[in-house]
Amino acid sequence: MSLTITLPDGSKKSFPGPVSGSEVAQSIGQRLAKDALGIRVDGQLRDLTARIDRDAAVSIVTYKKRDGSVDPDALFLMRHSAAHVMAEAIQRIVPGAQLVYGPPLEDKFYYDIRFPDDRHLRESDFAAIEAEIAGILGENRAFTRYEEARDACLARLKREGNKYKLDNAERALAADPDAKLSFYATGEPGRNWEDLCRGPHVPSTGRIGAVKILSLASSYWHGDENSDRLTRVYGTAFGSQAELDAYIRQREEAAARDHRVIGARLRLFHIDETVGQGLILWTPAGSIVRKELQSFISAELRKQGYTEVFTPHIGRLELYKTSGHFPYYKDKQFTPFLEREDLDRLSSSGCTCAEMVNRVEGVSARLAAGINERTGTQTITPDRILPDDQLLGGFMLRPMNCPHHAKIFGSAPHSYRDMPVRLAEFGTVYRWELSGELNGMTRVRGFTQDDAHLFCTEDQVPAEIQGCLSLVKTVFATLGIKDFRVRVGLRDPDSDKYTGKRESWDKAEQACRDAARSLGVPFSEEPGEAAFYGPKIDFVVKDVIGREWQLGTVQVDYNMADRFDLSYTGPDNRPHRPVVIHRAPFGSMERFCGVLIEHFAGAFPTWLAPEQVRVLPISEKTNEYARTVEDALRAAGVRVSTDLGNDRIQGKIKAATDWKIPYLLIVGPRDAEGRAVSLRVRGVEKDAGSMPLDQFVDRIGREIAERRAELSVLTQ
RNA sequence: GCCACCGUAGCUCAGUGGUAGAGCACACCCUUGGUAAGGGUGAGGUCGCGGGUUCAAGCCCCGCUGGUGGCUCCA
Repeated sequence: MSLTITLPDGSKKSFPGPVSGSEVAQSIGQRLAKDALGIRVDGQLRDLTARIDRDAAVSIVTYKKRDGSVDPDALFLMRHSAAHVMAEAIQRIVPGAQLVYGPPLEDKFYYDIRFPDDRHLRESDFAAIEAEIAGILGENRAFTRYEEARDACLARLKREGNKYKLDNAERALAADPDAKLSFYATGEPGRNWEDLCRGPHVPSTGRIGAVKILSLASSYWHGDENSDRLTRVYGTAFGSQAELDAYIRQREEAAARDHRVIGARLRLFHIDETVGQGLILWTPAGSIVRKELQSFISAELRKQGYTEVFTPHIGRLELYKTSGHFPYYKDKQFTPFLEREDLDRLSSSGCTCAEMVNRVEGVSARLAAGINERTGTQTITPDRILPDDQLLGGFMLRPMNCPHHAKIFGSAPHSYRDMPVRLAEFGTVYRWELSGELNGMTRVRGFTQDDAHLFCTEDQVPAEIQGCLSLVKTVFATLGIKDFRVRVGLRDPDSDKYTGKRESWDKAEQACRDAARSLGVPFSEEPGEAAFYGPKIDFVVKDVIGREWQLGTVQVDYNMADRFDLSYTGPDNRPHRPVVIHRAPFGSMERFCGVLIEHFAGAFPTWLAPEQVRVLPISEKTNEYARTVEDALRAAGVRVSTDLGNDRIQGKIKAATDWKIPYLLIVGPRDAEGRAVSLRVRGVEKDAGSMPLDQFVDRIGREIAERRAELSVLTQ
């Protein structure tokens, strides 16, 4: 039976019967056959040796594509193969190390390994492992795939005593009972190292160009912290040592753009261990950036009809019991603080700690009944209900702003005519993040959300979601942020854990989709990712190291108004439940500014720059004129300073350049004479010519007022 | 929290058991120089904290603390 192979250029080749990928490559050309690393059969990546037994579209995977770029599939094959080689090397060095799972990633690979209790891996082992790897690559052993019948395979894995691999096989079979379990030998089956693996791989170890071990980490089996702890060994592989070196260099350069590095150098923020981990001290320079951003956002909010509120950073425990934040999310919160009198009374009566915790976390029968009745479900279970005289009060640092805002809404009557009510606050919240999760400004324990709660009628939900997204669009456009993605979290259609009516959800989900589409950036719909109380839209950006951070979110909430018994009067003169939309489109000022520092690499547009202009007198002879220039700019509201030091002008320029100041005004006798300034623009390594002082003041004023992204004084 | 690595001047870093160093930044002096570092002098340190080993510890050992990377993209 003959079969037809369609190649990427559309040409077809006929073969008398099943052929391997390498035979197809061979039939096209010697050179291609030599360079081939694998094949794609109808888009699916396979071994070069895989047999094709039906008509298919086939393309040969080589390291470099026609256009000279590296084929990601080739890197995938290479890294997956490198993971095997690394695992073999590690097992030689540490006998008894059990392999768990070793996939290729976007730019590296890892292998999760369970090491014997008495022999952990250290970075000092890397050199020996890399030497073993080099040896294996030099032997150029073929990756040899063979399949084994289900029962034989399971029996063999059991015999080998590696529960992790057995689990992998069982999971694969659970997903597809007809799946063929395959092994890959790095060389000859039975003689060389083997691993249960789905493949595919490069033809032989010699085809892996260069491998480097990057780092060690701890991980959990199946990502479950209650499960076995594993050691994760990260590495990467490239086609050549030069590319690997370039990758390492690029990682180092990215590290230099890290907001923590730039933030320290430009004195934008400070974290002090005595103040506490994950708590940001905004220094004067960073505070300017933040304040300017907040002013910008506030101005946009006013245009959209928001009203601003201020609320305190703490609230009574009862508030969070009502909202449901406590104790359900207690692991993510700072411990509540109790009143001194209560503590004294309890300690003198011999109260145990466990008992105290119970009394703090319990609720009164009255509160439980009220909430259960309003929400229509038993959200407060009987085991948490305690008699009033046993309950302990106290306060909590707030983990969210919504309870305070709900209370503001509830503090006055509302008519449908006044809806929606949009309460905005740059609200500071506190969350107990694991110490290992903390990261500069992007993961902290105290942060200020650009928060607002929109209390609206059900019909108003789509327009309000759209309003939130148009705000995001405006702000991102002004800042030139284009590289972000949007996640639309929808409900899992098979689950009934969600509150709110099905029709409401349908409408809100559609509104989220429509709004996301209107942004004109990629967005993904993710069923099952909605909160139990409503669908949501998240905005996600990448940092310089390639890590993703969620910035803002827009969430529809069908639950909160119930819990706080909020209502407005409808046209029928009866009370109605509002729908609440939580929205913090930029997430937190901390994370957002951290991302912005990296986005601009510290070179902020003029309106955001802590120091917008520095005046540099050529010598002391023009110090006085420099003061005149400084005064004129300051009077116009420009953030300006003057360098009166006794450096030469070259030195002053170097110093100012390090601070990434948008405009430098060099003033010497020539300028003083004609009330002019000699301009130097950030990023332009030369004298930008002279300009009348008044014109400069005028133009920079316009640039700042319009929040221009570009330094436009020369081009206006 | 868990695993690995790291913590020396404000910053970047050197210092393999024997009297704490460099560059930049800072202060002062000389220099008054037209577009990315003129020259000199000086000040600045509980070497993250606590314990131990040693005649002697920044260095070796233990504990703590803080930072960094990572903690599934299901064979």
